[in-house]
Amino acid sequence: MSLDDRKLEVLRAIVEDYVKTREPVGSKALVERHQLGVSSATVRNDMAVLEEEGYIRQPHTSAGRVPTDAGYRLFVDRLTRIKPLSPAERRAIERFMVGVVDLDDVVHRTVRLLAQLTRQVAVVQYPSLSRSAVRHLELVPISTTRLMLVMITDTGRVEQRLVEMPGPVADGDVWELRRRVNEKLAGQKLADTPPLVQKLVDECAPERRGDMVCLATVLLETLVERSEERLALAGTANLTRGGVLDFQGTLRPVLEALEEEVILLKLIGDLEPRTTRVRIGDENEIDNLRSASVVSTGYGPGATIVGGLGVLGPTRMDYPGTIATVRAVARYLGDLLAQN
Amino acid sequence: MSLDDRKLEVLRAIVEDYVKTREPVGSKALVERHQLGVSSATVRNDMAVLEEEGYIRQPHTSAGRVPTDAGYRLFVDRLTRIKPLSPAERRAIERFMVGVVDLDDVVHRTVRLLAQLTRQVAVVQYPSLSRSAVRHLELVPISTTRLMLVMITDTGRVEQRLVEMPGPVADGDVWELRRRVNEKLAGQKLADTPPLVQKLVDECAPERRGDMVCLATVLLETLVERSEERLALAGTANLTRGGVLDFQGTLRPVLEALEEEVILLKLIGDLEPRTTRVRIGDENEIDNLRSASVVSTGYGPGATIVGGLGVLGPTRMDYPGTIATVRAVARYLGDLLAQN
DNA sequence: GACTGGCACTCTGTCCGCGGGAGTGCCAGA
DNA sequence: TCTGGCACTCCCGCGGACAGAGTGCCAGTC
Repeated sequence: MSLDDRKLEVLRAIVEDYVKTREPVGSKALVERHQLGVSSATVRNDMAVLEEEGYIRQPHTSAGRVPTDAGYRLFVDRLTRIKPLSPAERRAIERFMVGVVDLDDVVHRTVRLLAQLTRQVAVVQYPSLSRSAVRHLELVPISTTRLMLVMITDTGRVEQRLVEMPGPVADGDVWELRRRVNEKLAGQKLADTPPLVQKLVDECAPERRGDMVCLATVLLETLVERSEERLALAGTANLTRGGVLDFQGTLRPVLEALEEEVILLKLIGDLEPRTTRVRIGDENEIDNLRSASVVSTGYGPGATIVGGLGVLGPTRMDYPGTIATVRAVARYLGDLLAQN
Repeated sequence: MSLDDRKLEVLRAIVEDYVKTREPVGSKALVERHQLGVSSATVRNDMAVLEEEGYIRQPHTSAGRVPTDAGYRLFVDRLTRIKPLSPAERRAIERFMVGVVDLDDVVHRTVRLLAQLTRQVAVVQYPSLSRSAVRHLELVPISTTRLMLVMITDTGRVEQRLVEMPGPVADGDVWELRRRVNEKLAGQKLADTPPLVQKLVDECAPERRGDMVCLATVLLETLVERSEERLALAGTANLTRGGVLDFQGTLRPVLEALEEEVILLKLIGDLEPRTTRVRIGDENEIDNLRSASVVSTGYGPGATIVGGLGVLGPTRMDYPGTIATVRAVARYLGDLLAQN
């Protein structure tokens, strides 16, 4: 095993210093700032090994060392001391949430809070529909052949969608459709609805079949396909901290990526329960984000996850602090949702 | 009158060249590239006058000239030749809009289209509620003392809001409330509703007064206060075109401003009908945007304005092209809304 | 065998000085 | 009123010199 404890300690020191100063760190500065108990020459030898193993690298011959993605990875996996939130941060979280009025408000406040605390770009996914339940479905006639379908969920989200019917629909028929649909679907988890929608069509009287099929199609789209799509973003201005240097020259690719909802959803989606995921540089599948790191986690009332949230910043990031903050905010948001 | 035609022509040439090349333009290059019919010495004299009047300036002694905000202003007001859209652009607009599904979709597509065509940051305000009409109001019981109020407008927007009632409300009462509210408000322009809401309360039977007051409060909030607030943004990545140079060093203030909905609404709000507003550099009231220009206009079905849209970019911007595109997109969006 | 002090070497960032070039302002003349 | 010419100014890029930081390696010590 080539990496003994001291070498790991050296790596940690390098990461910490580099994150703090943004400058390649040399052996001499290292022994001055940390109590390693050995001379700079020894540290140099250790550094040579760390470099050989791919954890650090030199920007140029005879410059200090800089952590590689692999170095950050090792740091995050094995060297992170959990950093408790400062009381000030705790208070900020508490204070940020007083007087929320509705779900939109909660999500927007959360994303701003997260951006502000981590001083990074923050993303918060709206509570996913598929894990929440239908509270009520409403059908409103817009014209003779068009209905507006409005779905209200128990997490407080409202989704609407226009339905083009095959022919004119009488008010009484609308009333009947509304009744049947609510009877079958109200109170159900969205994830459980597709077979129920199918049943609705099957059980429908033949003369109404056409209408019901139309409605069912849109229902399925609303219930399933659109269910994950909304999210909120904040803190893009934080990308400019420290010049453009942290992102190898241009913010452009990063800004482009941040505009694509699909990409953002990938970043904070697919979460396993109770874990915080850290993706460092090249570990991101999206090319535009090869010089960025993403820290994300799931949130939800109790143990279930109904959405994700996360933070994006340069690979040169304060991982322990960011991870702690992301977790704390996720927990707080979960609690808030549980109260409703 | 100190500015004769030729001096104006020189100013136009300077603006056009500077926008194209991003480099201070000198007298010699100017006579080479434009048919001014005079020598560079003459142009130099004209430039001296233009500089004295504050329309252009020199970054350093003995460098070329650069337009000032006032110079751009004059250019926009008096020197802009209207530039028709290219056929390619026309086609792009047409193609971009096929297969829209709902209002959200329309707005998002529009904002992307605008960002893409102008290659700048685009902002589109959702159709304002206050100028649209109530299609339907829905009340959904959430718990015994809580109702969800859902409002659907004829522009296809849906707004929801939670109503805390003073005491338990029976289903029949909800039904009755819904009937009365719709009777009075459906079909009305939102701007006309406040007195009608008051009437609703006045005409209400005393035993239901308490419920109605609660509902009326939330109704007014929903109808009036929240009515202007939503918008969509796209193209932030375009800020990075041409390095960070166009924004005197940092994008930071601009990105910060773009995150504030209030600021964005100010940018594209308060529009007069049938005009395109151009705010150049210092003319923007927001300090963060002193190095930016905003081109905005209103849109709506027919002659009424139901919302604004616009574009933000560096003061060094292709004004004629941008103005033409903004107008065209606004007109197209208006037509689209008129069709519904 | 592991660590240390010392030394030579390498590379960067910066400062300096030096043209070349672009552009101006001004003046005298057409 | 316009033009050609001329002297002047200032930026930009280039090359060289230099200080500083950091490394690798080696011989010596515990």
